[in-house]
Amino acid sequence: MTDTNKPITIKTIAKELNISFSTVSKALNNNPAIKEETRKMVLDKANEMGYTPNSLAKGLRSNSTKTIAIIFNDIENPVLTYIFRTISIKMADHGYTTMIFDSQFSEKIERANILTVLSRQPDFIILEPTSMNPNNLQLLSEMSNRLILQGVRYETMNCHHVHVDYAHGGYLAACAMLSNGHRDCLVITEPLSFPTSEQFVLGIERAYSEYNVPFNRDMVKTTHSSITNGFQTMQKLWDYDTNAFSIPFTGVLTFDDTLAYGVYKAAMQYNFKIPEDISVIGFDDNPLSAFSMPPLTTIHLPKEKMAENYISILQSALLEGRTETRFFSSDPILIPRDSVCNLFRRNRRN
Amino acid sequence: MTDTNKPITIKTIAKELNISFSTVSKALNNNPAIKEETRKMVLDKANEMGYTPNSLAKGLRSNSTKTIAIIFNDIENPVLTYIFRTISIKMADHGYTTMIFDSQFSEKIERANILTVLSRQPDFIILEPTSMNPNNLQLLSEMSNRLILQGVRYETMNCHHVHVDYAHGGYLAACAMLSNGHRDCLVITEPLSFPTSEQFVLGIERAYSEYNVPFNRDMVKTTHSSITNGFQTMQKLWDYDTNAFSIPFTGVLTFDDTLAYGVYKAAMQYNFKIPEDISVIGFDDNPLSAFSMPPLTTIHLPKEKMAENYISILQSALLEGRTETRFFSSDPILIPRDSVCNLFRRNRRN
DNA sequence: TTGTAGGCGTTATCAA
DNA sequence: TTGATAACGCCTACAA
Repeated sequence: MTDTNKPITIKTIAKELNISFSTVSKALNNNPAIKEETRKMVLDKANEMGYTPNSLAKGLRSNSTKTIAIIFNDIENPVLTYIFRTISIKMADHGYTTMIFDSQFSEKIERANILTVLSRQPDFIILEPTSMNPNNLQLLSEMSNRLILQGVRYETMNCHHVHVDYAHGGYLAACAMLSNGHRDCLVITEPLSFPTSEQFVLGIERAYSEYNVPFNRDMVKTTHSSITNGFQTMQKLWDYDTNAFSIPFTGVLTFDDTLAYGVYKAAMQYNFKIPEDISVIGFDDNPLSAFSMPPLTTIHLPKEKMAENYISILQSALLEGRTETRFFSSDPILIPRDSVCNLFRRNRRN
Repeated sequence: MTDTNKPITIKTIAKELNISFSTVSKALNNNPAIKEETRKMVLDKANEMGYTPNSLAKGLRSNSTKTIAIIFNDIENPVLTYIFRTISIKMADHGYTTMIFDSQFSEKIERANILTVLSRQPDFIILEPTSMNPNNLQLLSEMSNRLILQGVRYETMNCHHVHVDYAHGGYLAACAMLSNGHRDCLVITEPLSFPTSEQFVLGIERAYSEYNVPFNRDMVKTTHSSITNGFQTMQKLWDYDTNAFSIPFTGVLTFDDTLAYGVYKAAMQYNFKIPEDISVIGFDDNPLSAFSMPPLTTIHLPKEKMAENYISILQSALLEGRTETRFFSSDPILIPRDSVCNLFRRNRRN
């Protein structure tokens, strides 16, 4: 009866019903100008034929794609997946689709991602910038009131912010080391061009200066997040002749828990003990970090609160049409577990 | 000079350059009919004006959106994020955008996801079905040659498959228990309507029958993946009067590592020891499972191979235009670590 | 080598 | 209450 293989559009339905396609469109959109009887007929037919509206045409015409685009730097980070999942589920209730992109800490990929995203005309963009370099950000200047920045504070850009105080996180982590008598700490983090990584180190330095302990920037090693990379960072420092690390340190501060497990792996390989020989503090609070051997002391990211902040911005802008931009900030907290050794107590015992 | 605020289209560029917009279009698409000089002029102008092509219009016109849609059931599962990330990065090189949706093991949400996805006209769909019920799947029958199913074997559907033998995984896990003398094992898994969960249990039953040990389906407890849910499943079985579990078992088989850590949590709470009192085997092989206390014996999902399978299908279909549907299957393997106790040895010692 | 016209599936405006 | 028509931004025959 109907054409096979051709996609079902409002025109197909109209032809089938011998009415005009504009009537079909109105019926489908619950336009009150349409007779109840006609609407029902159209709806039934649409159902029967398996009609799916074409979002592209809709978006092209109506200038709203009901899409939220997220650009993060490491989709495998469980905190980010949690946030993505929460936004995605919550906004789906209101007909929004969320798409996510991974810039892998690369400005070049970030640029490509922004261009892809822009070409898809999303209603809102969430971006975790790879750097403070405004080049890529400028691409988004036109839609600054439909933009949420994560992790950075961009005063010059009039857009929404969901900020987490990574400096405070680094500060807390360093304090936990220093208050336990650790002075020489290795720091394993993302390249410092990544804004939150820089904040992290800045926070560490603040703690050191408060404790009147000099901090040596050479102790900061940069790499990308993975167990392997964390391990390799340690490996490079290992001296196979002396069977010890080539530089002295008693603690390691990492930018996330994954890197911390790279240190754990090194401990297995090189037979040093955590925390007896080396103390470790992570960042993020991976749900599994409570079960590791030893349980990992880490900085907890308030992911629930962050997700709430996002939802709040998205709902007030998208659903209520409010236009003012908002700034949210939240603090990470220290979760003390068993990967930090108290050097004072240990030394007393010896 | 140019209008402010209005989006930049090929028409804007054409007007600016006093040429027709079709010339602009051709220049932008490297149509050889365009003079090199003109092309350069257009490209420069486009750049200068910050032109971004409108993917909606492109897709509407050309019937190809350069989009791959993925529908999984638990975006927070690291194996799935790994696969998503790999596909997303690899296909981005060829101009494809990957979007991911989470059905949360719900047929209803799955249906909504499929409809959303369909309305966005993706070039390919990857689906991990929530059930063997073909209702939702039928929505996709029109594009079966552009569909990849994960985790199920749908003989009647002529589409691509990336299959993992969960039954074999369950079998391996159960064998690891049985060969160590465990007969009474609890199973914590997703509802059995979820195809891979059913396969998992079927595999366990096969092992039991090979060992001539009766298997009691009452020992199968279903819930959704989370540490909390795994813990609560144990909690329900705990008898606070006797300070012991209300049913006897020496081992727990879980559908994923996250659930296994729910058992670990119960061990902390109720003061039993893993593996001395209760043995545990997980599934998935979370990267952190090597570092848990004790390291978790688990079934490793061949995620790298699965990702390769996906890439292979997508590339041959999308890039090379091949039309035959393909079936991939791979086997999980057992990763023995320290969460399983050998009962024979232990009993001998007593 | 460049320009004109038509159409992809919708929605919105206006006329019937 | 319904129908005809234009427009959203782009691509592609075909004409110039």
